[in-house]
Amino acid sequence: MTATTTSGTALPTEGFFFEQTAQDGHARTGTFTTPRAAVQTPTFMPVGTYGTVKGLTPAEVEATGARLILANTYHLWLRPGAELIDRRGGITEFMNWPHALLTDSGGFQVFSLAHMNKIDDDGVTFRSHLDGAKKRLTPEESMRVQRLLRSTIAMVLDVCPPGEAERSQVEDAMRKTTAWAARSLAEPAAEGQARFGIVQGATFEDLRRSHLADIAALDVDGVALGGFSVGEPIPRMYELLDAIAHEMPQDKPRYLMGVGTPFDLLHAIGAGIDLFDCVLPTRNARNGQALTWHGRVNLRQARHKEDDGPIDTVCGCPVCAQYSRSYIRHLVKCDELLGHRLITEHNLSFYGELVAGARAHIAAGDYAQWSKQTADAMRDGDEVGPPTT
RNA sequence: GGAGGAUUGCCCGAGUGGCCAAAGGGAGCAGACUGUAAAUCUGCCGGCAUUGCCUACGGUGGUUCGAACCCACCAUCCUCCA
Repeated sequence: MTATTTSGTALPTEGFFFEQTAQDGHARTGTFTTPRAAVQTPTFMPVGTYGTVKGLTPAEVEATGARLILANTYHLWLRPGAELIDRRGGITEFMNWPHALLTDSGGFQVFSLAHMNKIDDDGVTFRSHLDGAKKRLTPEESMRVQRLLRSTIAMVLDVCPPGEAERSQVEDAMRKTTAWAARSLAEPAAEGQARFGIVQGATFEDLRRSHLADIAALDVDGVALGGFSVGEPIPRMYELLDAIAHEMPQDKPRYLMGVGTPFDLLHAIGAGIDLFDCVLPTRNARNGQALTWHGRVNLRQARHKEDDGPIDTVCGCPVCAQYSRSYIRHLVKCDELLGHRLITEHNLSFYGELVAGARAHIAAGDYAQWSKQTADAMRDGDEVGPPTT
């Protein structure tokens, strides 16, 4: 079944459906069916802020196993503009990404560009980071832009307080976020577009729980935890995930926004999270850091100068099959684009293998053991086999 | 043959009497990076030792309380005139 869009491009309009297929402790696997992809969960979404996962072609991103990627409403709104993208059939058509795509609402930019904005009950007034122009982002405007971008999943605009925020500040952010979620859901969606709500509450467990109840009560297609890895201690994040992730709706995807390291993914999956996104594997790749089954590897270090081995001996990715640490270090030291590309491809492949391993071991019922063993290996540098999936 | 200009730490380059172990950049080394204002940012970067000492601004000698900085000669390079 298809529907005709404003530019005449056909888009499927099947609904969204999350089906849990296995559970192991709080960890679970499932299939998140969207009009553009059936996404096996848990999964990791590579970040493609400007409608590109920096350095890679969509085919290369696809080869890492990703079926759902992220782009940013705020950035695409400023440049090249939502109408331009709409005229080209939406962001996935524009960038030639054949699978599903989630747009962040711009809520995180309210936090990360905090010194250039002013928040009131109705919305946020931004100073564009590009030219200083004054821009007004409201829940309605964010949904309008995401409608024009025609993302598979739209996020509601939220207020993300810093990790060390005081309780009253967090409560205010929650109140705005809830009100803005309701206003967002009252707006029309693009044809076949899902909408996710966002839970705030910082590190206050009671606030997290009450806000989760408020957001889960809305007519959303998925529930996200926002406001993590924004300066709070990571062990505290783990405690809160242990407390509340499994209390999130069973029948909808559970998304932990902006997280994280391989350790974070292993822990959060164990707590019951299905979806992740993070700039870490892509940004750190461009800064010379590879993430592996043996831990982090800084490829700029002199110790790799004549290391003819791959980034990771047990990694199954094309980069590890074809290129040495010595060569990749050379590329990085010379600021060659291929160096960034190869490490990015490796890191996203590793994340792909990591979540595939999690899915396999949840299905096999030994997730906790595998997760601990894997985390220990990444900490200690011991050998551990890659997932056999 | 004559006239002028130059020579600074691994490299480029500022500094023209004390506040100079000597700006800045690069290279090198290390670190950070979690819903991307990020191919970015930070630290170290002559040697040795706890305030300090030693070696250093082409070389040698001199002036001066004190010289990368002033003077003389030498070396090397560049430009112009024969």
